[in-house]
Amino acid sequence: MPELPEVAYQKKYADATILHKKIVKVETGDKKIYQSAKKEFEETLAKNQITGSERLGKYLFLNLEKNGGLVIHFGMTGKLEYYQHDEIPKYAQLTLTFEDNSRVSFTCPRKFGKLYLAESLAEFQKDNDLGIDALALTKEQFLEILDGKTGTIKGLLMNQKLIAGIGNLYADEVLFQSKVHPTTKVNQLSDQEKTEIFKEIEEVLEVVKEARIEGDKLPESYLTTARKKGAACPRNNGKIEQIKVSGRTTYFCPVCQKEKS
DNA sequence: GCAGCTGTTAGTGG
DNA sequence: CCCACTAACAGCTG
Repeated sequence: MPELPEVAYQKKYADATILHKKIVKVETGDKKIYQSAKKEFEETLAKNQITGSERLGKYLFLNLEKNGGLVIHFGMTGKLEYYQHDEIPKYAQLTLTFEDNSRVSFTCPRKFGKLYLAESLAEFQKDNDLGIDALALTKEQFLEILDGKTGTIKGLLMNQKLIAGIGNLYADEVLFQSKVHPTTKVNQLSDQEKTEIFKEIEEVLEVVKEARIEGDKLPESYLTTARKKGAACPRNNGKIEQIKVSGRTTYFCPVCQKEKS
């Protein structure tokens, strides 16, 4: 469930299901998910209630009536499941039972997710050295982040300490839409390319976020729909190639996204 | 059976 | 310090 658009969907799901309900029971799972003692989570959550939510990058902050909030990172496979029955879902790592007998579970099969307690999202951001949310980023901030960097543009886009919210899939999408090759060094980008990438960060994330929330498919002009080696480029220009960049499998169209010499 | 995967982190090395 | 790469985590899918 992981990049910004999917977390935005989880936020909407949480807002629609679990706000303003008194927590009467807390059940915790594997210790490795919990970034402080499970006992602290139990004590903080019991008899408390979630009063609102905020998102930063790939993190969801559930604001509690008392004692700060619960922060969720979804890893690769985490999600929230709200239900009215007694059967706790497989892979539940945290289950809250509310006064009306409904429940929410944070499920996470691969256990790459993480749960934290924090005073506020701003404090969490600071403590964890997280960058600016990709959808809150201004062009000035973006240009400042690019300034002086020597690595690949794809590596930069995925660096959560610089910009929070973009992962492997949508980094590729932003670069495909911007017609920039993923291994292009940041200091080789023209001003025009920088402007284009900035615009596409917002465009791609908004489009995908809306699609996720509405349950719609992504536009056919998106690389994400053709993310496979040898697939036809969505602009019909070439065949999609697969390489490794910053340690991650990367798809791009060699015709649309020319490598700089 | 095996590789690969929307994420992060520790370790290595340039 | 910056950056790239690898392995590891754990379960499912093709």
